[in-house]
Amino acid sequence: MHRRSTIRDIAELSGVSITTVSHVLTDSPGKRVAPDTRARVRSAAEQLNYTPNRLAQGLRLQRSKTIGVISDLVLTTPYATEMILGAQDAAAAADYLLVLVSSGGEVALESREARALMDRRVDGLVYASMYHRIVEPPKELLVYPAVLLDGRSADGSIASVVPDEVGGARAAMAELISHGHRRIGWICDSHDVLASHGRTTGYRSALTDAGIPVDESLVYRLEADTQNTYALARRILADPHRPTALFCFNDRAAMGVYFAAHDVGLSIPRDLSVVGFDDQRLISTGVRPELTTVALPHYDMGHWAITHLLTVVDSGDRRAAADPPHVTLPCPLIRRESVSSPSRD
Amino acid sequence: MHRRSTIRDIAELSGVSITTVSHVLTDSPGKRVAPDTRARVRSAAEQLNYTPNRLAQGLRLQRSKTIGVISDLVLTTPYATEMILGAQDAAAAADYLLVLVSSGGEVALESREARALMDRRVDGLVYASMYHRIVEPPKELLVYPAVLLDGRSADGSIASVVPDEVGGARAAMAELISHGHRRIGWICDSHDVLASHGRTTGYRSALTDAGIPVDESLVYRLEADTQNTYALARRILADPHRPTALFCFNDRAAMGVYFAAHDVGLSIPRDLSVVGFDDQRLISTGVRPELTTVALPHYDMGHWAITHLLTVVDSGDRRAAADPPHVTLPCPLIRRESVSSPSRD
DNA sequence: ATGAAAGCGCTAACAC
DNA sequence: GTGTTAGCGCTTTCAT
Repeated sequence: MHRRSTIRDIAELSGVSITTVSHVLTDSPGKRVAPDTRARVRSAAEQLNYTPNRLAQGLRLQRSKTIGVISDLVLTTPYATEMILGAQDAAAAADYLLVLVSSGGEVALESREARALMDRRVDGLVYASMYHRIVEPPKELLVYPAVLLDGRSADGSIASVVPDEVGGARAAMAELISHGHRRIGWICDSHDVLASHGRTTGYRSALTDAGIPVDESLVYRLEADTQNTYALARRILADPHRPTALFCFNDRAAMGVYFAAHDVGLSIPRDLSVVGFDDQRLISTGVRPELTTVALPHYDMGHWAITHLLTVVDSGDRRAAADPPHVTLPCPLIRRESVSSPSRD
Repeated sequence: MHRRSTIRDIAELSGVSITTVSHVLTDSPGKRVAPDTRARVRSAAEQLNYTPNRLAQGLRLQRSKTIGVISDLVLTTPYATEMILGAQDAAAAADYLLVLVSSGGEVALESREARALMDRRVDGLVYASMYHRIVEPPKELLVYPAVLLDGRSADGSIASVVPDEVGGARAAMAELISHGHRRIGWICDSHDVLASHGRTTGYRSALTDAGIPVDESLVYRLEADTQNTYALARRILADPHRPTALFCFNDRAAMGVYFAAHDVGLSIPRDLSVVGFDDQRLISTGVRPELTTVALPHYDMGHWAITHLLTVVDSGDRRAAADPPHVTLPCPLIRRESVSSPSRD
């Protein structure tokens, strides 16, 4: 690795002082420099293949132009990478670099990593959760410009952006209801997380709004993975008075329903409509017929997080704002092939 | 954000010079400092909640203690996050920080990002590919300590670590053959990538080693996703003289086989054994019966990449080594439930 | 319009 | 044992 060239090299080559070089390179607003000097410097920089040393800039400016992202398990979960992408795009647009670290879920490590990031003088911190829930971020976040991604703090003291679970569930239900379904089952995850509460609220309110009474025997709670749901669905579908549609907490659960329907000789969507949640492509476009589901706004959330963070960083005061915003982003319904009108009541 | 404390603060508080502070904090080997001064400094540091400014250290030491990771699409693909985890662990163990950036697959951006990383004076670069193939890394890598992850450069000029595709395929075939199968179909991806070549080689050699002639009518080539494979498998299974086992290029293809077998009334593994490749958990443990498959050593590859990189970085000369190693890591067979002895010949 | 010099926080000769 | 000092590469008053 060659010694990288510095402004001093440029200064020598173009016969000016480093001050002047700095002025032309940073386009200092107040500072005027003669057009031809400027040109000389520019070409010297070009010729030397100069790029500024961000470490030095950071030290001088007290601003590293990097944002740290801490995540519990988000990096290891397939459907959240879109968040990172959204964040990455927003960061790149502002000439910021995203530094991702993952604690692998070990809470003990999170503080350590927040520290590592702060030691590198990142300008802000994002704490990304692998799913929508109340998070307990490392306390370091409180004294730093920070935003919570796909999570909320208990006391609301940190800015956050989360998906509109209620709206997403309502959209799914509206789709089913508008196709004429009235007996719609809700297969919900039993964990005590914001996603299950929000989607359940959406399920109920959509029904109520449509004038359909909520039948509690139609809401099922379990750990919503493929296998559990398969077993549950076998039971549900064995009932002659079974629901005509099943709204599933996630796509994995929906896949379980697919398997069960198949085994029982029921055809989707002719005999049973199903809609999932998450739009986990591997499943949603992998199964036959393709799954109608509601997508999580991962990309948008990631983008919002960084965009917001940069506004507070750029505003100068490097601290959590007094009254941090809490944003909720829409979950769009993705229409595919697993919904049709009920063939019977 | 409070002003972070510096060694100068510590020096003042403990009544020594900053040099001494630096010495005790870095435990400079040659330097001896009186035990009680040492203690005073330590406690002052503690008290001030001091953590070193890595920017300043980096500037001074010409060593940032960070490794940059560039990836084509790896961050957006579910099964490669293990690579990152392995890399992260290795980095953390050596007090290095991993900086991940993703070009989203746009080649034009890769150089820009390599540059951004180099501007931050990362100590080394990893270029991670989303699947095993010949990669064309940004030329910046050539003048930097670098390693290719899950990819190889055409001319072998950069160190690399990849999975042992041949061995993995051989392990899968050995499993099938040892159960008594002799008519084993090979559903291979048609893309011209190292994975397809290596696995095909493994398929053939395992057969040959077992004294089973290779039947070319049993190797099928297509874009190996769930849907294509479903269609193919329907045709294969319709043949009365069909193979008794199907070895699939990946788990998605295997899932297609599952669907087809189901539709045709064939039970896995009683009527048909199947083994996949990739161990994509969502599928391999999601389907019924669980899928026997071969795993890619993502974690190990990530770990190796960083470990190797750090040895070259620490060796002092900050350049690609003259004769870079090319390592191949084993792909373990994961035995689950989709293989049994053939019920007929 | 340009340059000298200070200083961001740190480490490492080199004194004493 | 401990302190003085130079300097990593850069930006920015403040002179000229």
